[in-house]
Amino acid sequence: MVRQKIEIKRIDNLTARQVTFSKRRRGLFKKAQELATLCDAELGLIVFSATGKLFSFSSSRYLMY
Amino acid sequence: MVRQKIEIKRIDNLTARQVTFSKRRRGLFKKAQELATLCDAELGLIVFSATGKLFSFSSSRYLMY
DNA sequence: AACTATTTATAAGA
DNA sequence: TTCTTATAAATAGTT
Repeated sequence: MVRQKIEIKRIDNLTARQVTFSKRRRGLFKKAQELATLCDAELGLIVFSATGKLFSFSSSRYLMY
Repeated sequence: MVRQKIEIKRIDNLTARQVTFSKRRRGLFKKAQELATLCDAELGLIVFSATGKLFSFSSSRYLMY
């Protein structure tokens, strides 16, 4: 419930860190897609979790060959 | 004031689109940096404005040679 | 660029 | 992991 504002520093607790990663990653990708759509911008986003799992997004106005 | 929720589609008006781009781009980069810091994640973000101006961010835990 | 009413994101809890 | 919900944060429209 956002009981309090958090400090932006590495979350020590592993479980809490993973939960936050999952939530904020989704939020970030959503915002990225919205920016590309709303503002007609090109954009690429790559995220690696601390365990090395990859997540990526790219807007693409052009076809690549 | 977010008088109303907006639809996520290309903003037709050029000025409004540029203003929104500027505001949301800042928000996106802030969120990206927060995710990297909080969750110890590696992350790269590249944004090109509709006029081709580049904005980028990357977390870097490692030195690159 | 600053303001502010609302929406949106999200931390903590269930 | 998914849902809830109280509160913080982002932001759309205005000035």
